[in-house]
Amino acid sequence: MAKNRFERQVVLDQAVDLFWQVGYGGCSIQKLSGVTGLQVGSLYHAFVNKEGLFRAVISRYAEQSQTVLRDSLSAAPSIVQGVARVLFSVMSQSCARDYCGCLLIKTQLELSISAPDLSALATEKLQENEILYRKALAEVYPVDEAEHKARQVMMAIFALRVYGYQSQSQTPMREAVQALLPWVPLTREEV
Amino acid sequence: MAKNRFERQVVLDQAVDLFWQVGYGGCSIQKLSGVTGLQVGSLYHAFVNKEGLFRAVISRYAEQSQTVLRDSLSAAPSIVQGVARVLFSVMSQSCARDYCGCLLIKTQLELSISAPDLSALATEKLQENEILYRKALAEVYPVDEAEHKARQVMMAIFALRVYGYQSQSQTPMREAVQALLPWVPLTREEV
DNA sequence: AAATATTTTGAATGATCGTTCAAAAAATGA
DNA sequence: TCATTTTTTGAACGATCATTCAAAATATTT
Repeated sequence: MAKNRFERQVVLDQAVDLFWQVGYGGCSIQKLSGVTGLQVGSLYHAFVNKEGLFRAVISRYAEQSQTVLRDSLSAAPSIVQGVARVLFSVMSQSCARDYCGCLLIKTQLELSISAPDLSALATEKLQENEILYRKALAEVYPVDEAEHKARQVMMAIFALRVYGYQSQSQTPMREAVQALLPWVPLTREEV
Repeated sequence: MAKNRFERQVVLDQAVDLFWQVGYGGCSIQKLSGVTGLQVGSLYHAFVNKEGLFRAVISRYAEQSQTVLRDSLSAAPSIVQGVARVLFSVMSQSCARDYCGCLLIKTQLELSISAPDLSALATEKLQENEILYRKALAEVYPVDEAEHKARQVMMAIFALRVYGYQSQSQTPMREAVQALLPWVPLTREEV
């Protein structure tokens, strides 16, 4: 049995970028062929069809962001400082010039009617993130308070991911997050 | 000069529904022709092209939601109670079975790369909403505090519009908003 | 090295896309 | 009523869409 001559992860990362920028509907197999360097037939051989490739893309994206999230939380001096770092990271991303939001959120919104299964897949991945926050916060707070705070963090991130499209600077966002999540230490840049 | 035989607002409302459900990219002129009952050529005669029709749709949607917002705020016994009512309305919409989010937010995310002008148009309309909250809150709070609180309300609504896709019941959302915006009286259903 | 299995190629398919336009229908001004 | 102007029609255009597939290239097994 012959091995693939392309590197699956490299191709997936390239596909992630394109889907991330233009969405599921705005992304054609021909464009993906151009971006990855693979011919159309090879993409179908490796991923069955467009939906199969997109599912792999979603999983790849979610896996990577979960790794980043896990590392950020565990590397911080405390859980709440870890949460603060994640929020800072989201805020700085939102002000970058090539900002294009969160792939999972965009997928959820784009496909909720036309492809509910794919929308639900994105929702599942987002819920896994909430569970990550919940488990981390449960080390410092009672479980039900950890649950509440995890949900608040998720909602704050959702808010930033959307508000980021209209905000030029980080300052107003930081002030807002500080008011919304007063228990997160956002006072100093080096959290 | 012959008058249009169709009613512009009716056609626009039908187009709003389709764009709202499947997005700009997922919506074709042929589908719009089917939904509105107008032939393809008539749509082009009336709205120049797909982008022109979409701009009209965005304006129609924004105009209507601004009217609802203005009325809700002015009809309430107090400004903060008006804000509470709007938040309750968003939460109940998010739990409806045919929920498909906010057209302006969806447009912002979908088209930020592929059609920046249309994305920016949606952003402008959302900013007008923030100004509405700001002016209303300025009647009760100092201007800079009103500005901050208006931003917080916008972000809370953004959060609900996204979180609504994964939430089955209103209770967790209400608890979260209560924690995020403690100055909004969400304690009783009849606000 | 030969035989076998797998991957890659790239042109082709029918469907659908946004857009155009000449002809028909309808409304208006005389 | 008739001439003029505007609206509506609906077929048609080339481009692009997701998908297929037989042939070529490459890897593995014998």
